[in-house]
Amino acid sequence: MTLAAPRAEPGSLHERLVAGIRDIILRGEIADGAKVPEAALCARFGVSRTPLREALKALATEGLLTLRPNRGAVVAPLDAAGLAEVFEAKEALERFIGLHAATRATAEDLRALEVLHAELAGAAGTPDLYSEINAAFHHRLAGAARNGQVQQIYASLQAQVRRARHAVNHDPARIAASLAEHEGIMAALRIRAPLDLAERLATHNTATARAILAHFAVGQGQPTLGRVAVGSAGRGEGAG
Amino acid sequence: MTLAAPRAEPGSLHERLVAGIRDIILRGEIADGAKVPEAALCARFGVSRTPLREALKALATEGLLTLRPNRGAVVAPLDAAGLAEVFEAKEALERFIGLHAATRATAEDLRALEVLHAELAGAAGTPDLYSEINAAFHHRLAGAARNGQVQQIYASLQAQVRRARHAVNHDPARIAASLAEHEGIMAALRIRAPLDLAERLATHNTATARAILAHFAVGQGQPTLGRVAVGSAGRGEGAG
DNA sequence: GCAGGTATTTTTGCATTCATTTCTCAGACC
DNA sequence: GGTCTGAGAAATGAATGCAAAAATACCTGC
Repeated sequence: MTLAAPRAEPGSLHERLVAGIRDIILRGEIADGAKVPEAALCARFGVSRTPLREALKALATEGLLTLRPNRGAVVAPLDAAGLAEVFEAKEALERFIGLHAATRATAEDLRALEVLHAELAGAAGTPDLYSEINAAFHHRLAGAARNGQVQQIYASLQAQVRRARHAVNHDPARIAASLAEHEGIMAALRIRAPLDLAERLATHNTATARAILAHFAVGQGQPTLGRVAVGSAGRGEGAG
Repeated sequence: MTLAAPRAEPGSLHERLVAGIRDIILRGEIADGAKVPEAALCARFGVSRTPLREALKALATEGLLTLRPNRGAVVAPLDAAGLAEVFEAKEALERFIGLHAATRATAEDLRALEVLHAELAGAAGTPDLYSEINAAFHHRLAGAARNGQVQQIYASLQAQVRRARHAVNHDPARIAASLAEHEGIMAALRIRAPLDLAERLATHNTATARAILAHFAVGQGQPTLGRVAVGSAGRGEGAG
């Protein structure tokens, strides 16, 4: 089934670099606001600076990085206000997705979503896994709306949220509530109720926003103040 | 020493290249689906291939270009189905913008929008100018919603639409109808009616979509002598 | 005359090199 | 003691060079 060239991962070098660095950022490996270590990444991926810098430009266009002319790239700092904007924008898309996924989802979509939904319930005890499956579920649901533009934009916003998630601790109570909301989402999807699905997705988004923003405000202190000093201030107070 | 910067245009070279090439694409200077002439652009902007290629990667991330590994970049071909997706996604944002611009627009916003609205009416006879002012109006309105994420995404979608616009002829009847819709939009904005503004923007978007897609289907009927599979997908018009 | 294959040219992708700018830090000066 | 200055070091940004892949031209054999 596979062609020769198993070791070389699929896609062009550019795509692999973009995906790889994006993953590093999304995993929180480089702190929010910290400078992107160009040389270290070159060594890590075994490439020269030329393709690496191309990937950095692409990620900056995606919004994950901020380019400071002559001063390198930093992981785009997200303050509470910016994150609130992301959630607000996401709500608009959630409603769209709900409206259209309800009518356009294929049987295959439904089957895959049921599987992910079941896996989600089983991952309630492992926040990182829960977060991952949750992201996969919503990505699949976005795809079921059959609009490539929306799916891509949605993925971009979702990435911002996942990035912020790493700065907060996972709240079991919130996970329980989230699961309950997902039950409602699946129920609306099963009977293909557009308005209901849209409303439930919007509500789910708002609830997630509240939870993350609440934790975020704590973890980040006063968002509007500490823009530059992000690197120094501790973020160790996570697990409570 | 605020020695005036030596007439080098503002922004970094990267930004200027991205903006410059984007403008070239949006103006339709490079045909839809045509290969991006790397060498020619290098000569035109007086730079080497390194920064130019970085700009190309950024524009590909924006969705304006498609990168074909080892085969160069082409202006991302937009077929009728893809364009319909853009309009669909845009509708979701239009509703958001209407909902929030109605309540968040500042007096300064309203003043600027009134000016643009007046200019628009005066440009009814010059399609290109009309298109330009129209874009500025909607961009400003998007900004009035006070959500940077939405404004950026909206601008990206708007760019796709403007690109398609170059492939169609401008219809005076459509411009008249568009102006009438804009009157309604301004009326809703003046009294700050969120639901009404959202609905009017959505309707305006749909009407524009119908007009452009109708012309697009004609203009692109036989796009470019047997290009890939653009013409085969039968789902041309009939949008909502 | 034409299909198929091969050599040449062009283009693409990446590495390397070079010029500038910024950062670091030691030392002079107030 | 603190601050400013400036030389050295490190980084960033862009140009050039080089290997590989594609596109084109050519050329042979039928």
